[in-house]
Amino acid sequence: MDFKIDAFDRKILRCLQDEPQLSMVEVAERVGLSHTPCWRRVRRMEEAGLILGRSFMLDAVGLGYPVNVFAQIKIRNHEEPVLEAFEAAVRGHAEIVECFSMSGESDYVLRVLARSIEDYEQFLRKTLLHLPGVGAINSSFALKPVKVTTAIPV
Amino acid sequence: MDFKIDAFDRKILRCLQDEPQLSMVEVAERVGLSHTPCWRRVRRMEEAGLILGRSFMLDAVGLGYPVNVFAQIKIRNHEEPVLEAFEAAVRGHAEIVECFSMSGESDYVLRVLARSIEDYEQFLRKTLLHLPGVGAINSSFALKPVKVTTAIPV
DNA sequence: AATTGCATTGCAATAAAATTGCATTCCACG
DNA sequence: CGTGGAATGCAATTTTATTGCAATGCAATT
Repeated sequence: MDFKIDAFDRKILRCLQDEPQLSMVEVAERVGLSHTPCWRRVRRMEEAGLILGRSFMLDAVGLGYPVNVFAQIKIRNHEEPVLEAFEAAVRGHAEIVECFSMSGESDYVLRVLARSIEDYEQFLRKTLLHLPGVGAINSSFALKPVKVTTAIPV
Repeated sequence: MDFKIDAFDRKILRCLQDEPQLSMVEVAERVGLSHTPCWRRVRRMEEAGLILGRSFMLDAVGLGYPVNVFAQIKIRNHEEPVLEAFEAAVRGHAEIVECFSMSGESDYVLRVLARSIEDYEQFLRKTLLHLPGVGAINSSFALKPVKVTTAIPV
């Protein structure tokens, strides 16, 4: 499952994260290998699960979702089936783009996309508050995204 | 800059978000076009900035960053140049994967990746607390990522 | 209802990129 | 030093992306 990653692999990952549109030949040039071993390393890392996959980054604002809200959720019913139902529901809602179970004050923190503040209010009242086990919700609005990356330090 | 997106475009975006590894021919099949117009629509959306770009999703845990921390930051000095310096510094640190300027209690919320809890403690003391303008920081640890997606509802 | 113009489509051709086979090279280990 | 297993790079093949161009569809106008 987990294997040792060497300097070449690391360079490749850095390269792919920095310039995801690069072809294998270009990646190979940058890391100092020919394209074949380079490509094979990528495939190995995909098979090993180190590379989860590719993805498209879309412009949330351009697509009509300019509002980012962090919702801190307190659960009132901590029974396992309820928590699982809650998490499944979260995964099922496209507006919820991130969810972490948390230590400390809140049980979960969600990042939610919305078309407008009013829209979020509706979503909060009609959906979030009715998710399984939900007690209280504390919403904070983002004024501006300063940094959002999927890149992991390698 | 912003143009109207039609049902085909929408289908294409959904397709690309759901199965980013698909070739244009396969996308075209799914949306009911031939590959050429399909490809051209993708390019148009890239040029228009609706598609920001592609990206690789790596396994943070496998790469040694199993710890997710949300750091809520209060700024003590709200002068514009200080805020800009703070934001620039944030962008410069690879461990900080997300940062939003916020309304409400905190001025900023950061999501930070760390190799361990101790590691985060070091990062907090040696780096975060010394970023320009930083007053107080309140850190909450994630116990588990329930959902993390880059997909935007379309 | 016919006509014109513009944008979009789809086919076919081309170019570029990914993928595979195979002989060679490089190391680690004896 | 040799030997074996893994990794490399070249060349060939397959797949995918990209472009040219003629045909189609559709809206506006007459």
